[in-house]
Amino acid sequence: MTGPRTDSQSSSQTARATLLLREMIIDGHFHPNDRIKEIPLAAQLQVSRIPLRLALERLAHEGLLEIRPTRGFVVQQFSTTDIYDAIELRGILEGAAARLAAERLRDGRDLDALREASREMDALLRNRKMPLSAFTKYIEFNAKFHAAIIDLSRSKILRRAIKQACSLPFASPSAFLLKQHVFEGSKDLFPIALDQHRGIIEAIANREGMRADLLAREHARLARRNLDVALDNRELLKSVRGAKLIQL
Amino acid sequence: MTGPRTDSQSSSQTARATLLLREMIIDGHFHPNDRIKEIPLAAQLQVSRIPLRLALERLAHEGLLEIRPTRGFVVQQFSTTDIYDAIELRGILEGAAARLAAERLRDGRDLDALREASREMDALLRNRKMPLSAFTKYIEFNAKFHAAIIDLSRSKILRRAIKQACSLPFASPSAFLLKQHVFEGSKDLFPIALDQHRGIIEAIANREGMRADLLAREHARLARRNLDVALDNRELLKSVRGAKLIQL
DNA sequence: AATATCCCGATTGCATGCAAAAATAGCCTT
DNA sequence: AAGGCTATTTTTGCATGCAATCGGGATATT
Repeated sequence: MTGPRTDSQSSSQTARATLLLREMIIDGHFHPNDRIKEIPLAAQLQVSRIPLRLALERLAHEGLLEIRPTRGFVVQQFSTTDIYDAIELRGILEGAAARLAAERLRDGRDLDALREASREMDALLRNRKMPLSAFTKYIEFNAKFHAAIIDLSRSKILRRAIKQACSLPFASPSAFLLKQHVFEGSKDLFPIALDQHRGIIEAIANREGMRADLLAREHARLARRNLDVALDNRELLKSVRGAKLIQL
Repeated sequence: MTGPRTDSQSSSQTARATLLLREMIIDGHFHPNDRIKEIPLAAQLQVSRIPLRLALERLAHEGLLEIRPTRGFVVQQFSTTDIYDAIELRGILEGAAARLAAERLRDGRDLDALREASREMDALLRNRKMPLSAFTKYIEFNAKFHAAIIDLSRSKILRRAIKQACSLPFASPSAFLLKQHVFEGSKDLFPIALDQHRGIIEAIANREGMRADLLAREHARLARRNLDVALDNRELLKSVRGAKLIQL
């Protein structure tokens, strides 16, 4: 490891380290409250300490690590209440975005992206038996739907806040979606989600800001219901991204 | 500048650089959209590039800078809409905190800190003519009031989000307070603020979550009114912290 | 046994120097 | 004059090594 860029990766060492380390933390390679030691970790990740330090700093800002000056970084632990709060927070912020979208809507074509994402999800769900590939697509369109609301809000500030809020693994809109596919208990939530999507679009189209807000909040609460299902079933919970960080 | 720690500062170089640079940016030592050059800035701040880089990274996460991989950091510009949005966002988050405070209240003594801060502010304002020293105290107690609501919410997640939202200089609860002192147009807002404080405490005490939420949001909107006053008066605006970052 | 003190290995914080990438300026072509 | 090309300079990204600090264990003290 002397001399720069021996590897074949295209991006920077910092970006590589951030990506790898984020996955390691979320996958539970460290115990919560573990202190992270830079030198061995740098060796393991094949980067030097400088880009590793930058990666640690970024993950701390995402909320996965805590900074303890002069004594390194510590892996964060999350209680179930924290997770509820994180999902609720996302709901509040997406609600605010939906409300702004309604208030700042220009013309009907602004809604195209939203409508398309919604339509695609409807189509995918019309097949009673959804293969995994369709599922992956569903997740993509769901992400597009949520991104479209943020775009429509035209708020740089809100976009930043939502990005930050979703950086916790179990707070993002798709955090529990894969599990729905596996688990019977939450299958019924799909049609409800789709109807909420419909309602949100309608509310924005009609400039009903308050309704859009409340619907988006309620929509986020579906994730809380999925969380409840997962918490009742330890086997299922193991497959949730970031579960190892949860203190039961 | 050879050899480490020639200076007499007690904290780390990174902390020093962060503090100095934050002030420089907010005070307008850079133009918005300026690219920041590390080497001359490091020389100016008397730190080497490594701690400067970490400081830049932190300020980027605060929202004052934008990261452009392989081409450094750029000073952010804020429109007046951005500032409205930032204040609105704080209102939404503090509203959520107030609601949670109401929902999670244990016993009456939880409200002690809130009541004391409120009482102190009342007392300070009872003197018609407030000297600057009293004003500084007012700002302190106001900060305590807002911190107390966050404490009562018992939400680590919300605390993080609010901290992030308030890191923009014109979004924090005390952003426009000093200006009120100077400017006639917003003097009348003080009694209103105090009454809102009273209302928020009462709502939390009675576990009226929704009311606490709405009052806290409305309370934040006082800052928007102060912003309006400042925007109508360019001389006054110049003395607002971070004004140089505002694109008019 | 509990607490305080000291010491040494471990660990973070930082300065430096070098290589790769980007910006810039000058030149050429059209 | 505008646009592309190349050479040069500037700037970022990173590896390394060293100093200061921290943590933990052993020893001393009560």
